[in-house]
Amino acid sequence: MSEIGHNSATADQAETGANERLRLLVERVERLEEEKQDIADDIRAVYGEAKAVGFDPKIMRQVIRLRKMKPEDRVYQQQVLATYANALGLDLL
Amino acid sequence: MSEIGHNSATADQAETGANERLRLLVERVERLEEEKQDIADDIRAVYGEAKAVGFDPKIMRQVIRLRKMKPEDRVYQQQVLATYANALGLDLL
Amino acid sequence: MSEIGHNSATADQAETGANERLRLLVERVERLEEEKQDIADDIRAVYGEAKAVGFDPKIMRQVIRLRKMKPEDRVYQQQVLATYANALGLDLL
Amino acid sequence: MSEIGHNSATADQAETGANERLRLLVERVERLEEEKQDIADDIRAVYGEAKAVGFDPKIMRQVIRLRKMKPEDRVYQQQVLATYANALGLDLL
DNA sequence: GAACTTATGTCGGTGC
DNA sequence: GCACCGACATAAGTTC
Repeated sequence: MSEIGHNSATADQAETGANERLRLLVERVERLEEEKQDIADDIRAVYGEAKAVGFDPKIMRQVIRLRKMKPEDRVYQQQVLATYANALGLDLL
Repeated sequence: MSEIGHNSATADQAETGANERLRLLVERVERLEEEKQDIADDIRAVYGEAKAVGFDPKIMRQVIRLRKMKPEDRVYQQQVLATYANALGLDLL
Repeated sequence: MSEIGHNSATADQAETGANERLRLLVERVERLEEEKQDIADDIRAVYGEAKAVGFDPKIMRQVIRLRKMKPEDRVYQQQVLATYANALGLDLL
Repeated sequence: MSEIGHNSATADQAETGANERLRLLVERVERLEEEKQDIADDIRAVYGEAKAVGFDPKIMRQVIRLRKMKPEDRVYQQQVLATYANALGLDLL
């Protein structure tokens, strides 16, 4: 028996199969997370550039978030927000 | 010796003192977190009420975030945001 | 007419009612969030104390999370974690 | 004058240059974020697969986090955690 | 110490 | 009806 006596040969095989499957899944995730991290680094670098030429990264993120929204949703949100702000005497713009 | 022979009596006492101190700190944190959770529940309940009478909780959160900002910061942000949006042909309002 | 001519009196009243309701809800949330923040500050202070007498706040948080779990869940998690770690040749303890 | 009379030609040009630069930066970020999102989707899919064959995604994440740590850090953390748990009468394993 | 990212919990929607 | 799924919100950790 390959592993010292605690299980049957078939149980060992099943366990090994499961272990192997888990290992493969974990390694796939890890590989993908590495790629993801590389891209995150690239993004950070672009914001670095932007900041270096005088743009405000934080506001850039806001604009990008707005651009990502569906126009209809954006309009709706802006309108309701304006309404609420108005109701509370908060001056936007 | 109170605990079976592995340490001197004084070492045991020091350890017990440290354990006790840790326990007290942990319990204080836990008590505070309970209170914090209760309040979080209350907040959630208020949003529930708001929703029930037709207000949009998500937008309410936005307004509250804006109200929390210092007016100067809010104005600055809104202005820069408007500038960037304009530069990108994104129509706000 | 109380507000310069853009709506009927009854519409103005309805609007005012809604505004008022919104304002009350928002203020309730804000008050609760203040309390919540105060407690968060207290918690931070306790961790500060703990750190000052040599405890590691990060690990304290881990212990507190474990203590919050139902014993059965904790045991289950630890067991499965041990199994997975083992399957991957990661030595715990 | 290209834009109706509010600025000098040179000012317009400078503005246009800045707008263009901003647009390019924003588009680079957006492209990268798309890629990042695609990868995030892939990761989610892998966890989906894992779950489908009986693995617990949450625990998988824990293992992956542990694998990412430097061995020395992992050992230190585990030891301190064990110490604190013990001090509080919390039984691990 | 501030901001971004990740992880976790919760909730509303949808499929079986 | 229950359970999965995506969205949202919060909390924690990490980084600059």
